[in-house]
Amino acid sequence: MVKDYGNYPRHLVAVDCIIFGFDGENLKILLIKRDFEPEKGQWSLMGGFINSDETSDQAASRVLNTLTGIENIYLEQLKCYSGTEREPTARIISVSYYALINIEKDIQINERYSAQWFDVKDFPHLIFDHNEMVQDAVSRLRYRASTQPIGFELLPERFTMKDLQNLYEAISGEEYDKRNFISKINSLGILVRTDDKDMTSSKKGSFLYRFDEEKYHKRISKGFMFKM
Amino acid sequence: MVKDYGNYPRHLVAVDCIIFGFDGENLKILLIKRDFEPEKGQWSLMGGFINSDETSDQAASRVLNTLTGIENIYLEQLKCYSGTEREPTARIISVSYYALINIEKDIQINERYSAQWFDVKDFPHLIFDHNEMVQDAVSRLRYRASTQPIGFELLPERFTMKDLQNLYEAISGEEYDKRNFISKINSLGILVRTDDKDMTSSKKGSFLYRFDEEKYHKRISKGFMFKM
DNA sequence: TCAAAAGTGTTAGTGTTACACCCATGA
DNA sequence: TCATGGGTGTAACACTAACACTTTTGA
Repeated sequence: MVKDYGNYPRHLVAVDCIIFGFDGENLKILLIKRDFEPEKGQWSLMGGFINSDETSDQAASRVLNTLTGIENIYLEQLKCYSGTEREPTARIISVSYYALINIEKDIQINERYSAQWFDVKDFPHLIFDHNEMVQDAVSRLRYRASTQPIGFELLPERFTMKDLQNLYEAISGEEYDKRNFISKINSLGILVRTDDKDMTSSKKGSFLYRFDEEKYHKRISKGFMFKM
Repeated sequence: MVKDYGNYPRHLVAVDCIIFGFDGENLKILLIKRDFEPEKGQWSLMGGFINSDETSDQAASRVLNTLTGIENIYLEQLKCYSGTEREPTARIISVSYYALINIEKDIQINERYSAQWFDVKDFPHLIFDHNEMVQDAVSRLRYRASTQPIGFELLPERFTMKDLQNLYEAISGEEYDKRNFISKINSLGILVRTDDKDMTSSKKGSFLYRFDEEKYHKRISKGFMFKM
């Protein structure tokens, strides 16, 4: 006997994306203004339905590409939200993803969506359960950033120690001592200092660093564990 | 304009459950033997489809209750698996959950499913992507058990320090020093020693302990962080 | 009296936190 | 020359890891 799936209910399944960016000082999320009912004109996460021929990862990539034009965005699946009345007009199951993008990369934000960056500490009320999704995403980002070097996804290729510290402070919501932070980072042995300085922030200038992915993988393969 | 959802594809959405138990020595998972095609006769996780009027959490609870007769099982959602060809006969999206059950509670395992406990370190090949689900569940359990006192869900109400150590060793896959383990546990201040001893394991007998949930919550509210 | 598991402290080493001054530079 | 941010080291403390002997008791 082969099971007949014809009698089981079928569901609309969407993806919703929490898009994080970093402006050098604060952690940001990219929100869009909904241009259709229900909740037209309200702020919302960018989302879309999963097609028959794509995985949820692919749907999330596609949705992000539609909004930003970027390929190969860092993406992590978060959670499936399945409340039967989470949207008022239809039962929609949604899988959330968070994305990390480098705000300085010249992204072509599709104007169709009236997207805007907001501070994660101060953004408007969102439709449906999107506020909960953002909270969950921030929690996961905090955990992930403390166990894997994903913070660099949010920074330009070269950055100062101050940038990096600001980023980790923005993600964790805690403040660190400058000397302790730098020695912690240096002990990880995954950055290289370039010969150039960023002259915009001070008269003395501050050295620019790069994340050395090769070094990182070498250390990992030797049993090293990234921990911030 | 109200969005018309009629043109979007609808999907079969299932839940699959990784059911963990502990026999005092090893971490176990409960598997069932599939009694329908495809893959009839193969070992599999227990699963079921999400109905229109239930959330994925509710579906997972229902599925677990069908198999074990237990209500109020500890459940955590893991991940959505959405490969377009993860099942050969239909495109099915599946949300995985892991459950922790106390193996000693007299559970009435529904005979219809030919369920059997297997050691997590030695179990048969499973259908579809269920092996991957189990691996992901073990990783999550490891993380969760190191940050929240969920291990007690797997133990009877009263247990010895040796039981607890065996459990943490089975979950983490590492061995601990007895003295260090006990002093770590004691420093958490979340166990109480009862006046009774378990006499089955030795002539001297070993004291039975209980997890004191109230103490735990009191400590948490004072900023205490569980960490193993 | 012996075998088998329970119970118990100390020390060295490692990692974490707290803390303050000099340097280089452009204005 | 001064105001601004960059860069640097040390000491106390907390936590972790390593380690061995005595106790109890039924057989």
